[in-house]
Amino acid sequence: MSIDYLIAYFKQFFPLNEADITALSTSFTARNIKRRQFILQQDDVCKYYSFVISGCFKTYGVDLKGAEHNLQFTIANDWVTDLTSFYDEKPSKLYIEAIEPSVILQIKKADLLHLFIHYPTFDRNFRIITERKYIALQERILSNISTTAQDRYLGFLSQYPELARRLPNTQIASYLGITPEFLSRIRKQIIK
Amino acid sequence: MSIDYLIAYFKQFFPLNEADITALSTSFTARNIKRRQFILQQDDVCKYYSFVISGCFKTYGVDLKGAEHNLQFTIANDWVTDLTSFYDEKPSKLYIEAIEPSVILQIKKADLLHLFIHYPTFDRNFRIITERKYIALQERILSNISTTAQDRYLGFLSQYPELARRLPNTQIASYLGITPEFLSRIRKQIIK
DNA sequence: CGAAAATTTGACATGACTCAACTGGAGTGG
DNA sequence: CCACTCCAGTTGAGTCATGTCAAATTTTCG
Repeated sequence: MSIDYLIAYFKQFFPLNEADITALSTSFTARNIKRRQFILQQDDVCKYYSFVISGCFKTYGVDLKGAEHNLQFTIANDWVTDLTSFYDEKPSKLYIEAIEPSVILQIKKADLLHLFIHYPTFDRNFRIITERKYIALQERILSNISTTAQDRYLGFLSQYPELARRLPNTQIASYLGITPEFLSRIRKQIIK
Repeated sequence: MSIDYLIAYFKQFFPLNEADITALSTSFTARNIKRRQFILQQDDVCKYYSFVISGCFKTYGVDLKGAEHNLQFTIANDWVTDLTSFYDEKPSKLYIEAIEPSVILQIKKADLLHLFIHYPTFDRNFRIITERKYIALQERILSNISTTAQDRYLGFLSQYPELARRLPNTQIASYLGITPEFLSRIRKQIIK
């Protein structure tokens, strides 16, 4: 059962008792997502906090010219949602789309709040999870404001070698904030 | 007493009972910081999670050429620390330096963990605080990878008008990831 | 007041984008 | 199995965004 992956995941951070595990199992719903399927589209309210069991998603915004800009990729054992839209129930500015056939576990806002209120371990778990993701974003910002596109690409390769293997370069270019053409030139440069 | 500011701050998110308030008061220490004084230097372990009562700080990294890159500014009613260094007790890669004479409240790791264990409301409060800061970073990344330097500057002006007034442009340029010279040209351009 | 830092400006160099054309797979349907 | 399309990737030429360095000027703060 895919819920077992989630239980194992939480146990990395803190032990769960029987009641916690039962609460988890009844709060999350498994869902299969096809390639190119959206779990969130712009202007919709983000109804779910999703945990990826397998597959891969991209979260992106679309600018005035219609160009996509990848905010993040999410693979197994990680979370994906639009926090603002999810908590404040406001229309999202983002898209979340499956890049590969995927399996996810989803929880609704009401159920998550219920977990937080009745099972305090989840306040702690999600605090820690968010802190770790916050740190990763800080590092990405530092890299964005302080290094060249080539260095950001090399950093991406060494930090996410698996993503680099699974994703088309076009998607990586969008994540790095450069054009696919320029990434192609960077790759040519690196080979030498 | 500066601790009252912190209590009022937490009450924005969730009510605090008497025990919570007592615990807060005994866990945090007030400290006056001079302009240009550091509360964290590279290679030191970050010993404190700090809440700013008044004044202003910059958090920055230094690259191989010795150039500073501002990761964030922190003013009254906000938190500043190096999370990785603080929790994992590893040497920091960052500096945190007062830009103005400042007053802060600091808590040590052991005391914060004590709060988390005995007063569950703080797990929740810090979860929510970190979630909000995470969202802000996401928006900054999207802006970094999808817009021009001029648009980022205009966005900074409208999002942080107070910071724009208090900070020298050099510091803002570093935050935006551009040179002071180029920011000067952008400003000239905007005036027209 | 005086030193140090911030800002501006000019000339030039380089990083990165745009557009258009071409190449080479990876499906898809016959 | 072939012909076809479609999309990712590459390449070239030209352009625009941004950086570098140096110098002059203004502002800030001790």
